[in-house]
Amino acid sequence: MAVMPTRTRRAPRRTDALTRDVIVQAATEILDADGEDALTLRALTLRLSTGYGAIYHHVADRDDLLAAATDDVIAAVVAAVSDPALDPAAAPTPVPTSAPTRAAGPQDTLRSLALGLFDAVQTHPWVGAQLTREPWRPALLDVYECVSTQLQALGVPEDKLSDCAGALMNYIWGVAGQNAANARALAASNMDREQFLASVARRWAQLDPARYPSVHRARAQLREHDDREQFAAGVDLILAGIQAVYRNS
Amino acid sequence: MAVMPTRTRRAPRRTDALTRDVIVQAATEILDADGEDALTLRALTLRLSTGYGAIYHHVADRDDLLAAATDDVIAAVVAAVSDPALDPAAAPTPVPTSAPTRAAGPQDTLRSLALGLFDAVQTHPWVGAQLTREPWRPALLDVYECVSTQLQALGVPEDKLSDCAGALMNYIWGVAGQNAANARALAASNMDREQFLASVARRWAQLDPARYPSVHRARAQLREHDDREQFAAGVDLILAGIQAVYRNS
DNA sequence: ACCTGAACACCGTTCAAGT
DNA sequence: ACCTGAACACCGTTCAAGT
Repeated sequence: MAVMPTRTRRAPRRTDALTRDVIVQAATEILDADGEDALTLRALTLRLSTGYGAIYHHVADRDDLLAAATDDVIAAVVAAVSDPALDPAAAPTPVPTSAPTRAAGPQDTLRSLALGLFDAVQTHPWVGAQLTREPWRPALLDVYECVSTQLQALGVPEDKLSDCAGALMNYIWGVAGQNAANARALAASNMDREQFLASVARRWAQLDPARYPSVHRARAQLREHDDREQFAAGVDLILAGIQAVYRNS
Repeated sequence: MAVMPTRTRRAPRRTDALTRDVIVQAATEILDADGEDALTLRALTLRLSTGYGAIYHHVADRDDLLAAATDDVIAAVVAAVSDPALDPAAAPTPVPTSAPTRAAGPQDTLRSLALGLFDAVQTHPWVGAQLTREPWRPALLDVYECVSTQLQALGVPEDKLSDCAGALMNYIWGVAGQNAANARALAASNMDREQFLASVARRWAQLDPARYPSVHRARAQLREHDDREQFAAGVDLILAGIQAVYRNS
């Protein structure tokens, strides 16, 4: 009675063709579910029911994969701001209003772009870390273009556009990076968000109050602290600075 | 004639004791010289003429090592701002002036802290990437404390201190991260700075001018562009925003 | 062209054994 | 206590071979 030995049985293989898009999509799902360290080539072959060579046939290397996934996330946010009907986070609007409300000023557009990027990094924390590894990816050029256009509409002189756009974008990347770091730390701690915040507060409580008075004050506000609100406040602060310095009146 | 076989000869071992500080120092030198990827445990054992276990006896793991090295860099900057005599970048002043000039206002202090951090990341690019991996390291609490104190002196109300400090610090971390990314890309390109900038300009030149007008304008200014000046402009913009919103008059 | 998967080079980390 | 270094588990990547 010949029985096929189980340990040498091949893993089932996919029947449909592999594409770069399918691979990037699968990578994104792994990254979202289990973080950047979980994205191994091995994990990808298992999820896609394929071999290493198949993946390397469509993708240069792991960095290429991470960069492509990041591009997709950022590009989706910019597209949603440019044309709100494309917003994946928005409720589906089967019948587009024939007279779209187009009252959004440059400030509002900049605010929604910034908050859109914040929310995207919140759901894809690995994006925040990736931004400090690959500078000026294609998608970032779209962000720059969008920011510059709005700043110009605000009356910022042409030779100051890159300074102002840089201030706004670097602030956004900074928050994105901190969010990524927080997500990593939270995941590594094996605690839920509540416990984790409590443990941070406990650590800060042990600091010398004479040397760290401000940290102690911030600790007291930690529970009602809202990351998203604080981020929005920072955006407004920078926009206020731009208005104050380059007011066109 | 018995000859000791060369291939089995032991590597020479250090005679003085190993300390955590010595290890962190050696790691910093490797990081500065050849970037984050060059810091392998193997490279460390070779440089320190020791074994793996010796290192793991003083340091928890590779992340611990990177975090400690980052702490040292940041802490030195904060210390230099708090007491300029400690500034490692400043010229040695063997005889401290008996009447130190203490005319620096909060704005000046914040500017020197920000520029000090910028310069530190410029010479230690790996610090920029590390900041997005480990949130709220001890040294960052010192930065927060310093920033908060100065903002309070500027008249920012107490319940807005964390918003304002966050805006400033996240902007600094954002620029630090981009600098780290640029340093990585520059190192990976095997070009000098001049060639690298030219290649970036060439890539941008190929973009559709109708879709990326602002990128094309920025490209024209790329040659006379100064990262440090643009960073300082961003700091001033945020300070202007803080002044505009929380002016105490 | 597209895919397979054993093999390679190289990591971080451990631990039984030494001093 | 402090250190050694072979061994382990696990990476990303390659490439001769298949379809």
